[in-house]
Order: sequence, then C-alpha cells, then structure tokens
Amino acid sequence: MGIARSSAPTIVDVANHAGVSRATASRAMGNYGRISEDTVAKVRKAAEELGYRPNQVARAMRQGKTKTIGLVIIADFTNAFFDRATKAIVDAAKARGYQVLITNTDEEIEAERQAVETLLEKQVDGLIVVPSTALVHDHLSTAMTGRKPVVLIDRRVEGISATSVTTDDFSGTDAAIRHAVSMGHQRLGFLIAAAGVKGFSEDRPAMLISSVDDRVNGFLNGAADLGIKPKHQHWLYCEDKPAISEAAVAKLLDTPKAPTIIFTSNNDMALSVLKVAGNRQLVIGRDISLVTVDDSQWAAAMTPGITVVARPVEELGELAVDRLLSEINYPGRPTEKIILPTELVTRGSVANLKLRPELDPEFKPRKTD
Amino acid sequence: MGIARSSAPTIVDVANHAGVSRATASRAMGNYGRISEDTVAKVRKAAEELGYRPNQVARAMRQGKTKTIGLVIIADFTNAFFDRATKAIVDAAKARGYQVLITNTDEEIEAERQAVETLLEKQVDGLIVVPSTALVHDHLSTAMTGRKPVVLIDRRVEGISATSVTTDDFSGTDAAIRHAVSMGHQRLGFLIAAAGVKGFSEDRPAMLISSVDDRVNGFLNGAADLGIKPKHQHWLYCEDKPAISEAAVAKLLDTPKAPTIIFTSNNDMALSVLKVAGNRQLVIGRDISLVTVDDSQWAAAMTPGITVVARPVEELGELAVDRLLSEINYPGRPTEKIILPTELVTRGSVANLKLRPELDPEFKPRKTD
DNA sequence: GAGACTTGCGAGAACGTTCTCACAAATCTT
DNA sequence: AAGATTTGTGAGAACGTTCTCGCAAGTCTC
Repeated sequence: MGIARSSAPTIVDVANHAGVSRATASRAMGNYGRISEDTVAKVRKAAEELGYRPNQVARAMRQGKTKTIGLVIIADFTNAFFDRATKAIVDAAKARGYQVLITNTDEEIEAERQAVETLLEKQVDGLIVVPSTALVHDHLSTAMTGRKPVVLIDRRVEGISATSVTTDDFSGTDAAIRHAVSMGHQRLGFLIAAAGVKGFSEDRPAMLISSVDDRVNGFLNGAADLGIKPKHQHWLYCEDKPAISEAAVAKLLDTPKAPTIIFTSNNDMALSVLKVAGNRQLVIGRDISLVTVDDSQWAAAMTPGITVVARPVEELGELAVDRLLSEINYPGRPTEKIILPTELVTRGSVANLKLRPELDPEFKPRKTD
Repeated sequence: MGIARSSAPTIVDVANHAGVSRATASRAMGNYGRISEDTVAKVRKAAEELGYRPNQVARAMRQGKTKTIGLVIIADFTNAFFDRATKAIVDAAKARGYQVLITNTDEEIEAERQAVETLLEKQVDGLIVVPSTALVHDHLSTAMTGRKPVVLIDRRVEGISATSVTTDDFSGTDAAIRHAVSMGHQRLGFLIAAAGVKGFSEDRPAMLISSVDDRVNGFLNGAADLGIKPKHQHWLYCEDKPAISEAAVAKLLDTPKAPTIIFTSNNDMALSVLKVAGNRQLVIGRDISLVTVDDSQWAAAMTPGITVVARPVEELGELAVDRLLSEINYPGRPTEKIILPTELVTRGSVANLKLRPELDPEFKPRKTD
C-alpha cells in the first residue's frame, strides 16, 4: 500500500523510507556500483511500498540520454509506407528499450525542418527521417554535427553522410517492365507521383525523390533493353491527390494508342487507376492491366489480385532502428547506404496478351480460321 | 556563425555572450516576466550567434510538464484505425504544441500495462489509449490518480471515470442491417473479430470490447426489429488472423442455407471475405454481398465499391487530443463519454435481391412468364 | 522634491536523478 | 598482526532550466 502523499514519491522518499542515502537508493534501483544484496532488497521493498516510479526526465537530464528516438515521417493518403514502417520502428525500438517520438511532415520541407528542430530540443538520441526532398538537408546536417545520428529511410539524400536504408526500386520496376512485356504488353503507361508538381504533366520535374527516381530509371532501363519505343511510353508526373491522379488516369486511357498497362509509382496512384477503370467498366487484368509499387493486404485480397513490386518495409524499419542505435551507442561508426531487395509479386492484374491478343483494343486479326 | 564549442551551448553561454545573467537570458528567450525590449533583442542575437537550442528536458524537469502525450494504440494488420487515428492525433497534438510518444500493444494487456508504465516514467502529460480489454484497468486508474489524464478512444472501459471518445457503432451496424434487408437479404452472416478467441466459434466470448459489443447489439436490434429469424443468422466469432478468418468465411459459405450477405466487424475480416470469394469465383455484390465497418481508400476504389459503416476516425483523434489537453491544462474538468455518429456509405457490394431474386442460390421461382 | 510605485535585472534555490569522490569497515595478504 | 585491498555507504556536485525574491534605479504623484 502506498503512503498518502501530495505528489509522486521520489528517490529521496524511497531512501528515507529504507533508511539509506539517496545515492544508495539510486544504486539499488539502478543496479550499478557497489552495493550489498541486503540493501538492494531493502530499497526495492521500500520503493514497492511507496509506489515509486523513476523519473526518466530527471535521469535523462543527468545522463544526457533520453532513450528516445525521433521519427520524422510522411503520412500519405493510403499510408502504404507510413503504417507499416511506423509499426516496425516502434516495435523494434521498444524491444531495444527505446521509445519513439513521432512527427508527420505531410511532405513539406518546412514542417520537416520544424519537426527536426523540435525533436532535437526534446533531446532525442537520434533521428529516423523520411526526407521530403533531396534538395534541402541543412537541418539534418545540423543534427549530425550536434552528435545526433540520423538514419534516412525510403529515400536517399545526396551530400550528406547519414546512413540510409532504402529499397532496390530500380530492379523492382525493371522486373515489372520485363514481366509486362513478357505478357505481350508493348504500350506502357507510367503514372508517377511527384511532390512539387501541380496537377499532372508529361515533363519530368527538376528533382525527384530518390525512390521515385529509381523507379523511373528502372522503367527506362527495362524498356530500353527490350526495345520498347519511347513513343509507346506514356508518362505522366502527377500531384498526389485523388482528383488529380484520377484525371491523369483518364488522360492516359484517352490517348490514341492508349497503354494496355499502367505502372503506378505508389498505392495512391494505383487506387486511382482502380477507380477510373471501374467507372468505365474496364476490368483490371483484362481490359486494362496494372502494376504498382508496394504490396498491401487489399492488393492481395482483391479479384484479380494486383501484381506489385513488394518492398520489405518492416525489415527496412527494423534495420533503420538497429543502425541508428548502433550509431548512438558507438559514435563514429561508419555510415552506410543500405539497399534492400524488392520482389515482384505476380497476381492477376496483368493480362496475358500473348494468350489473348484480342484483349488489346488495337489488335487487328491477320487471319481467321 | 556559431562559435566552436565542445558541446551544445546552454542558456548560460547565451547569457555570458550577451552580458546578462542566466535569469535574464531565460526571460528573454521565454517571453515572460519583466524585461526590456533592448535586452530581449540583445539576448536573442546572442542566442542566434551561438546556435542556441533550448533544452526541453531541463525545462520539463523544472516545470513538471513535458508537453508530450503518450499514445497507446493497437497496430492491427490492415491498420484501418491505427494509421488514420495516429496521423490525426499526431497532427492535432503538433498544432497545439505537443509531441506524441507512441507505443503499440498488439492487443496484449501486458504490453499495454508496460507501455503505460513506461510513458508515465517518461512523464508524459497525459495518455490517449486504445484499451485492449475492458476487463483490466488498474494501470489506467494508477495514471489518473497520479494526476495524468487519460482519454480512451475507439473502446470504452467500464469502472473508470476517464473521458472516452468512441463512435456510434450500434446505430451504424443497425443501419447496415436495415439496408441489407431492404435489398432483400434475409440470411445474414456476421463475422466478428474477437480478441481472446482461438480459431473461430459460434459462442459469444465472455467479454467483447465495447465497440464490437455495440456492433453485435446493433445487429441484433436491427434483425429483431425487422423480424429476421435467429436461425437465419450465421454468426462466427473469430480470431484476427488471415488464415483463421478465411477458414471462417469458408465455413459461413458452406453452411446449408448459406447467408447471402456477410457483415464483418473490421477490415481484416472483410479482406478475408474478398479473398475467399475471389478464390471461389464468387463476385462481390452479385454472388455474395458484403458490408464492413470502417471505410478505406481501397473500399471506395474497388469495383464494386464496398458498402461500409464509416466512422469519423480523424475527428475522433482530434477530439481526443482536444479533450486530453483540456484536462491537462484545466485539471478537474468533468470527464465525458463522447460518442460520434457513424454513417452508412452504400456502394455496390450489396446485391439487390428484390430486383434480381435469382441471385439468391436458394431462390425458387414461383411462376414463369 | 519626498514618498510610493514601477521597471529591470541578478542571486540563488529548485526540479529528481546519477556520478565522483572520500572514507570507514571488513577482508585479504604475507 | 600490520599493511594492503576490497566493500559498502554517504556527502555533495552536476545536468539546464525556470521561478521566487530582493534590490537598485527610474518614474509617478501631489
């Protein structure tokens, strides 16, 4: 039973109740220094009786370590990355004795800068950041010169020595293209979510975040290798808003010699394809094909299932925590650019035009038996 | 330009550099007490030059307020609630000058207890909790007697005076039943995710969390009102794991006089219906109907769209933050059980058996024209 | 122009820990 | 059995703030 007090008991109360000094009580509770078994038991009992709860703020103040890491992330609409990564990071941190302070930037650099500043003021031991742009990184450099390790996830930033954990989106998209072409597709649509673009446009923006850039390059690589003519490629860089991406999908479908397949760079874009196709009574995997980056429960559960470039998001989050804690606890460790493999998961959303060429609206039969 | 130093500058450094006392520097930075304009400018300039960043841990120590709230939440598989609520809470907190420490319980009471303890040690100013069970609440009471307000979301807990923000799932489910019956459905399946159940079972578990309980009661109420016979109700309480819920769906579909529609209590269950239906070549909204609780991007984008009981999750999160901060800043405010309205969003996943009775496999035509 | 306010600032305590140091008692060496 | 070491403990400083006082100088009142 606790003893009635006006405020929460401190280590001093425990010490008094156990009849020892503050320092001894602290040692007993913290399992450090030289202390006898008997004293530990006595102090622990006193702490129990008083309902003592150690004040980690005071502890952090003295030790200069908060056992807290900051997470600066982008909570997008469909949260394909956000929820999985957040969960993985929170769980991994907890398993290692750390807590996570989370902030959302909504992909805005000013919010990101502000978030980093706030987290540094709160004295987090390190930061995991999904950078909203590759262009600005002074706030991250600031953190690092202040001896706060930074680990970037999902996207790399040039000109900064921070460890990054990303996925091999180049190979993933490349594999997706090869799969599509092997299924007989020749006219390839590509819907690319790009921050900073207003509306949608065929022109490549000045700067893409690295993961999207990798996807673009993977696409180009696959297409070039397989001899797909550029004029058979329909690209649209698109603002990440449902109304706009839906208009972009409509535009792709309405072009002459429209693509038979649309690749989308994220789930928001993929859902817009689903929606517009549905409105037009086009069946996915038959009238129009679809491949997107990032797996999800619904992509697997739908009929047909959506073929996706799956990224190991949980592994990525856990690895980011591991690396960050390693840099926190062993300062000066060399940083590293880690790239995790992706995997093409084929389901039913890509029509096989080789088996059923008539599914291509441009198909002209040569002969009839 | 910062001046080279071994460690981060403190308010003392700023004071020295500005030629004032520690107290004055603090006043200048914190905008409080009596201080002249000139001095403020001088100190601010000094702080700027040194790259001073206030240490919020020290501040929290002195003031007894961390400006941090703890979030104890359940990150489920499809994260229908987790991601939206988390984002809303994080954003709302930030807008009000608070940060969020997040922990995940995976629906385990021991993890929840541990999480609350850890957050209290970290001296959060209050807690937002998705309680994993209605049975245990001593850890929440502990927090509240320690003058840390607690706001429950998504689920209520009896026997505790904490404010709760939940949704009117009773009415939502009731409305869903009425909709289904108005479309001609009479044999109603209900797949209920229930923590604590192993596998799946027709027997109601001893304790359901309040939100699920409300859904069950809403279902019963609607069915009773409309005269649906209990033997035409097919209920299955189900562990929340894909393999198990898929087996449960199969069981529902394989019963004699199988339901024409399946209600699911969450998105995990709904996805299992989608998956099993797809495997059996059953088309949603034609061969089998579906209504689930919780809206999502994919439910809206699919063809047909899934009819859902939509809950205002973002509003719920924001309101929870508002209430919590109000209780933090004005202690002793009366607590309240807030219930937000739900909305039935009808899309295409419920077949109209009145227009097309032949879609019911049990349909026996009386006459033929 | 003398007393009563007001203004601006500094000294020092306080928040709850942990850490360093010193020291007495106990135990080990030879 | 005397010195050397080990063991257990306590006193006090330190972490970086903010807050309460007190006081000197300035400003007002009549």
